[in-house]
Amino acid sequence: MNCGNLGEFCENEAKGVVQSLVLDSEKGELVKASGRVEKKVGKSEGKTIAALKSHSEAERRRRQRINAHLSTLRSLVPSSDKMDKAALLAQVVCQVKQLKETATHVSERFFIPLDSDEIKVETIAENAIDGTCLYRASICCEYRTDLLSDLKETINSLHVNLIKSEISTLGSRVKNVFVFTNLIDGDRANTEARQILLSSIRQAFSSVLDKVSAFSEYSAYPNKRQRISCFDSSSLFR
Amino acid sequence: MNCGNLGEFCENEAKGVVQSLVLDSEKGELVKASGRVEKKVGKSEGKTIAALKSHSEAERRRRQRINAHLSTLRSLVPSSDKMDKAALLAQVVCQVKQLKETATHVSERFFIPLDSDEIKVETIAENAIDGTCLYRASICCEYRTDLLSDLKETINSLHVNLIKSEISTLGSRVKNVFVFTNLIDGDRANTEARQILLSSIRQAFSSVLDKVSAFSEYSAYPNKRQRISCFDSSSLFR
DNA sequence: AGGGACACGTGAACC
DNA sequence: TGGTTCACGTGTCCC
Repeated sequence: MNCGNLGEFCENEAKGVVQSLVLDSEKGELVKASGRVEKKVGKSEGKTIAALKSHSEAERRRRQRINAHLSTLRSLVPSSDKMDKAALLAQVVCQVKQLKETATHVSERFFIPLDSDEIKVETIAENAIDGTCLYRASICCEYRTDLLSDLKETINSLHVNLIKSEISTLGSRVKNVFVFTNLIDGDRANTEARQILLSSIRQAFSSVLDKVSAFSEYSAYPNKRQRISCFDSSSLFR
Repeated sequence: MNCGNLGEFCENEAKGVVQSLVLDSEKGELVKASGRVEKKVGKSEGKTIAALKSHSEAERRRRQRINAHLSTLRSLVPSSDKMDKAALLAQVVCQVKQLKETATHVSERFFIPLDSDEIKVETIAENAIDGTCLYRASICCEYRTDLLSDLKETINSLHVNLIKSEISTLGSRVKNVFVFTNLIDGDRANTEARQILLSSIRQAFSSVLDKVSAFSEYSAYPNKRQRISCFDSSSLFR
């Protein structure tokens, strides 16, 4: 079935003069649109038709692309047959929120790496006597070869006193947690030294993270489904 | 800006006679559409305009609804600014798949209730000597008051030998697992008795589940976000 | 220019 | 019938 049309023309269309009626939404009446009546008279009719045709075909392809994604979403959302587009999208919004919330709950209660790359560095205790601090640094990312040795090297280069390190995996995701104290350094002001340490830890971990991303992000293997972060990158360092 | 138009009419539109050019996509040429030329002459022009207006307004509202959902999806998907609609939907598909997969991994590795209501009843061992069987039955659903006492009553009514029961919660979701054996009943054929027991357990648990749904499903409190099942209902009893 | 993306109004189909 | 949903071609803006 072909519902397409190129507008409704008069017999005198060939002269390039078109008079049209336009619906004025505010006033709700038909209005003669007399502006821009001369319709590019210099252009050949054939070219115009070709352009219009390719335009409508491109638009059809665009619609197909969007609708294809909508129908795979439909297959992902339970009992979404017979839903119209808006209702389907509403359910998808709901489902994504729900799944994210569950994922957050899970990761809070259990020690599980999630799908968001994440680096966290925090001070968890302070020794009032000698001024040393207890830190907790964690990195969550896709596993890759040499990840662990890179992390080990990173920790060593920071000159900290490693107290505990944990590792856990889920699928191809891995999460590492390090607990450590700073080495005592009476020369510098403690607060400043702490800030420097924290930021250098973040920076070092970020390098490790970037190396992971460099391996996976633009590898462009169509078979390897790209992992999507669950959270905004703005929350990476919160 | 008002881009709307009611087609492009000739001066003789008032007579109800319209000649139009139609793009034939297959042949790629303009064709005079001379069929259906008489345009409901009996209808007053005012009515037609009013209908057309309400039609276009309804369509605009529909578009707004869809686009509103798309933009909230955009806020849920990281770095989706500047993505066009198709790309955004592709990312949403990706994210939903990813989150579901993670949820499945998590629930497989840990004993965690998920967002899908689920009843599982299975035979996990069989005693070759006396013909008793070891069963494992689990129910996962939204928590409600009296859920536990209902489940207890259900188990009692089944006349089984309860060996172990576990409960775990995540958010407002709760999962109960019962391990039990059947009571020895030499009268009936064992295989038949087992089937009856399994199906009566499923039925009893289903009643409990239905009671949960009755409370939450159509409560229509707009503040209470409705939970969406992660899986097709077809997988409920797999 | 020329192609992509979007919003628009419209015809058709379904209740 | 009116109301609603969808696909379509088109105008317009932006690169």
